[in-house]
Amino acid sequence: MLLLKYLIFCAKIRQKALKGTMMNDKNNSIIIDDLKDFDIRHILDCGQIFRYTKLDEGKYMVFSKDKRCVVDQSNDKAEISFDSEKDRVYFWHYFDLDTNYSVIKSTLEDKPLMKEAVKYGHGIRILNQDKWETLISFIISANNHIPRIKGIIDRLCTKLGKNMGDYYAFPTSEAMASMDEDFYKSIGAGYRAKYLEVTSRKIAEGFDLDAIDKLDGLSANKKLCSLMGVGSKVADCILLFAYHKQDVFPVDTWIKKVYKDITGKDSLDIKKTRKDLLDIYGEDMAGFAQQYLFFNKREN
DNA sequence: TACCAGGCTCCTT
DNA sequence: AAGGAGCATGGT
Repeated sequence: MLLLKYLIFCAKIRQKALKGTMMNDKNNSIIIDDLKDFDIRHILDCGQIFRYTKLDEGKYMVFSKDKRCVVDQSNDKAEISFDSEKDRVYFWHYFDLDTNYSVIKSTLEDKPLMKEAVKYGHGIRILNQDKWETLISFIISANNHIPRIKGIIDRLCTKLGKNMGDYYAFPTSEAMASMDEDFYKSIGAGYRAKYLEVTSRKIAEGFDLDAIDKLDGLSANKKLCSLMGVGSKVADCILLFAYHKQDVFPVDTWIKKVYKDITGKDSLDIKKTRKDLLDIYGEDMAGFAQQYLFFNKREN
């Protein structure tokens, strides 16, 4: 009975998300003509992605793997433009356009602090990012400022990524495995340089990132933690942003503040904080909740 | 100038 | 198992 209820619930979320969304295959673009669940600044600035540049107000270039797109958002619509019609399916999935965020937001709204968080970050969507790229990006993110993380990743792509004409792809695991610690220090990775060398070699040698897909959140977390430079928090970020798992809860300094706001207690034990927050927000939507809470706390 | 950042590894108890 | 020092670097 519970399972049936859950399946119906999932189907509801997965139904065609953005009512009125149009396909425009003449211009290699997707038009989103209802912005109640889409705001490109929210999506990009909520800390899930580091590889994007602001071109103008409401206009951004977004990079993923060896692809890119331009998102141009005005008052009443947003347009996602890609270089080739072949990229349509990729970016449709990338921006998670099959998920109904209205259902998610209304379901979460009665949970602690969610009303204001959802109101502030109403246009957030969790991207479906590449597993390898997300792994490396969040190893770099550890104990680091977001502007500096962006810089390191940018130099990584420029020096090791394939030249795509007027931009660079994210480097492959083989390309990264061919470099050593000194190289990663030279692009400013600091003490994470060793982690990048060791982990990229492990992936290039056949560590199967796709196999983690079928594991539950906790098992997947443990598996990712076997990679050097990946601890519990980084693992949860990868599982949320690349695997789209919901039974995870990345706990960083901002979420610790949120935890105190909710419980009145300091977050001293990360594992307990993670579990408490998973219990509060539910293992079917905790990942979404975490992102609304993080964005709201960090910007307000 | 200090402090801090989407924390992790490794060494002690 | 649990706790804490040390860590590279640059933004604020």
